[in-house]
Amino acid sequence: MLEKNYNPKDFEEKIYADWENSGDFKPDMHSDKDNFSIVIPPPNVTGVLHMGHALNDTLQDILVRYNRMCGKNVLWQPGMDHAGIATQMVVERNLAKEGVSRHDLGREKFIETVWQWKARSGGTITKQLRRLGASCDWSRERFTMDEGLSRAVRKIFVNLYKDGLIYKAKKLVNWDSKFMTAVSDLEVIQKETLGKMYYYKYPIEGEAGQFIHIATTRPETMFGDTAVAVSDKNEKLKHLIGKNCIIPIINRAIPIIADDHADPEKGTGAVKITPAHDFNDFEVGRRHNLPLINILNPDATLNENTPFAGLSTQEARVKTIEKLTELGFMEKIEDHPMVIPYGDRSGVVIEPMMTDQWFVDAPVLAKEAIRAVEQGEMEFVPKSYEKTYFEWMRNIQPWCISRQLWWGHQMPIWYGPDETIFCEENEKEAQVAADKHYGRHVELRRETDVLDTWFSSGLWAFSTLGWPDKSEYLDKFYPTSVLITAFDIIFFWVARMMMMSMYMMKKVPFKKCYIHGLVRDEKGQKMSKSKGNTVDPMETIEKYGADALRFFMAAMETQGRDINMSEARIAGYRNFATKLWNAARFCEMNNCQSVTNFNENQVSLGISKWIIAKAKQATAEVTRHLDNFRFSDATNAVYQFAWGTFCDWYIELSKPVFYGEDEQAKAETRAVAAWVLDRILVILHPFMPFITTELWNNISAERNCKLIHAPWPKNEQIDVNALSEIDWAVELISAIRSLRAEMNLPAGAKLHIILKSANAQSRANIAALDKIICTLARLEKIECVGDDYAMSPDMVQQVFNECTLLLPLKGVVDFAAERERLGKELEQLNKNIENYARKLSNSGFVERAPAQVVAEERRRRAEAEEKKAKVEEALARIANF
RNA sequence: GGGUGUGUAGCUCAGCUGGUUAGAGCGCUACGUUCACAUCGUAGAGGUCACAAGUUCGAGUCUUGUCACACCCACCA
Repeated sequence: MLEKNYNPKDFEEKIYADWENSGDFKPDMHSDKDNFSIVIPPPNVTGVLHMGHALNDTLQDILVRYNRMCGKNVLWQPGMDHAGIATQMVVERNLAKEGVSRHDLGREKFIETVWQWKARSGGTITKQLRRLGASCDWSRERFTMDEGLSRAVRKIFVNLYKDGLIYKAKKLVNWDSKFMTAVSDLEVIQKETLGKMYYYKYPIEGEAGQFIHIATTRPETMFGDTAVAVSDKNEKLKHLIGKNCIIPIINRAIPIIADDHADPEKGTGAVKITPAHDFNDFEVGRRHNLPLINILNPDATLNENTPFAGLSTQEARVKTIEKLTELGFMEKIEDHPMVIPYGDRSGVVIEPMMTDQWFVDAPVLAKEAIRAVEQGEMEFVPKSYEKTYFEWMRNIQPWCISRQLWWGHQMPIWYGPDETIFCEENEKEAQVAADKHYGRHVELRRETDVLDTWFSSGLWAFSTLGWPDKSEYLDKFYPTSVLITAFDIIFFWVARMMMMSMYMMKKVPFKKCYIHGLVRDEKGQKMSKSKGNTVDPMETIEKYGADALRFFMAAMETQGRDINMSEARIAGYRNFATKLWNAARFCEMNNCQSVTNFNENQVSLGISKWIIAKAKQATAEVTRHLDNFRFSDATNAVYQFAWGTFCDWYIELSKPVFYGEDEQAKAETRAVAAWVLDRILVILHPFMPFITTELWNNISAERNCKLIHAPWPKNEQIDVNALSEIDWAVELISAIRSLRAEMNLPAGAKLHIILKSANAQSRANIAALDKIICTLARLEKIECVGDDYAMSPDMVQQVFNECTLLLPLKGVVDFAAERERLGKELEQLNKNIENYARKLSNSGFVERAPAQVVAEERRRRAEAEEKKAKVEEALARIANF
């Protein structure tokens, strides 16, 4: 017996535990069925489930469950990312509470602490994913710092290095002064800020009273200036080119050079060049062989190359201005809107800094990654994201992969006594290589830098499947079928997976890449902790059940567009679950028991044939939409069928049968209702796995499999005729109800209806459904009489007076208008057809027009003719009255 | 500066390759609870599909332009 109320809390966790314990999520490694695989976008080990995950993982689970039911051999590979900076930050923060810094512990001890933290608090998210219903194969859970995955990282690193695709270089990089590490371009976010523009002047060397005027937003960097640039097209200033000017305060002479980087229209037309702390200036410096002067310490305080060593840039800026003013070089300060780079994790200003770093030659790796998409080996869904991908890939810069952190994959690089580099997969091999190189045993020093987190994430599609070892999982499931992710990490992750996979595996990591949007708050604002507008998916699940949240996510997902949270809508889908629960209770109360040998093609009642055809139709729709990643359309189809067709109509239509005397009809209806309910459970299961399973398990039925493995029906024959018979009755009943309301007839009034327009077929249909129609439309009696004759409006009125309706009433009253409308339409269609015919027969047109155009015209003509036939039929029906 | 997307009912949004009377959920109005379900039912009101021009027999859908909003990339000494 089902409980009276739908209460998801009673069974969701229990059902999940059963799936997991029974191994229902595991693929069958001995099967030769088609394979379907997805790798999860690994959440950070520090992460807790947010609505973005809820969306991302719901979509994956829907596809995984759907494909599993389609009979494919399915693997959903789960795991987590070690998230270098994020994790180090969390653990350091915890240590700070005890007044300990990571330096107090030392590297080894610190890393040990991180592992302890992971064992204790990491991976909350995997428990939360279970609450969501994610059917990943947890027995294969991986972590990017696992031994196997670390080996993959080292192997690919060595390969890239030996192919010359990883190199060390002294370059200007984005420096995060909080974590004291380099970061990649992607980890820098530009923020609009209102800053100041400072105008001051440098005296010209040897020409008293002559100055060159400078404008800058960062006066404190003047101590690192090694030139001032003006354009040689600048008539006013070009005479200064070749002279020297003096940096005030430190009185260092620097040349005035000609460079087009100085735009005569901007600022004063003269630009101070600080090659060590500005990307543009760096380029200028390279063109002119300027020296580089580093003025910053790793923590972004000024160093001894300046008079303000130890001060922060802000403090130094104030001091510099004071000093310049005091010396009389300051001219003016203006407000100036500008864009300042910040670290996405640290939130501090990113400083361009000259350091030794390691780079991946991304432009080379990008070539294959681009080609694979160009040639359709990997497809974006929706396709428009291809453009974003190409745009970025074609302009890709070398990827800075070294991080001066402790938590992460330490680079497999060893230095000999003379700094010769040995890149091998492990220390032993490096030692062998070094000893051979030097011809003696030498002491090696390992590179302390670790790799960018995204380096290991880039291998995720194959490293989780066992690479570099031989692995049957790799053979079976690589390339994976589809990657599902949000657009904001196309560059971070998708692009890097493509590059790494094409390089190492020579195959795409996934055949398709479905991009979804962001989950925003109810007002469309981006959710963020700082704004305090986040919604916790766990609370939502607690309140409405996981199924409601999942259904919401799927229903809102329309190919890449952002989703606004809507609690009302989630509540609505909870109500949908309740509705289904109650429908199942109705079936249970009427002893509708599904049997395994039920043959849906051998039913006799009109309503049976009708609902079966409708169910198959809905199934086909859901199938088509899921095959096309149209999640919203798929949910809509199953929702409309379950509620709008099954509950609203079929159950109502079945009641007169159940409460009647015809035992044979009752028996059939019981079987059919049970069959349809089962069908709903099947096609709803990918979206609402919990309630469907609970019902599947609890309604009395013969079962030969668990719902999670129930076969998904495909390519069924749909009896189209069965549809129209009952659709007609549905329309009739709706029309009568509508009229009752319009006429303000008392609810209790029993009506007597005479149908005058009925042809033989309608009459037969009505006779068959007589009792049902009367019950549903609250009629005393429904009668079909006579042949066609027109009903005049006063006759209609008379009918009302006698509380008897003539139907279709609207049709009778509006016949004239309707006939006119249809007449016009027919006229138009005739005109169209004539038009097409003329176009086609016109030899000039046929000669000139491309074959496609001709075909198109033919198609239009055929369509118009089809339409015309329908209109003529409608006209003929009207004429029957 | 370059690019992408959005603008449809009071609100949040569907509407795929042009084709009956533009849909859904929530909200609103009226009526209705013994007989699966008030987490409900029945009926209803509510839309110049941002604006303008164009293509077409036919445009919410295609083209061009205008306006508004959102996001991404690059840069601004």
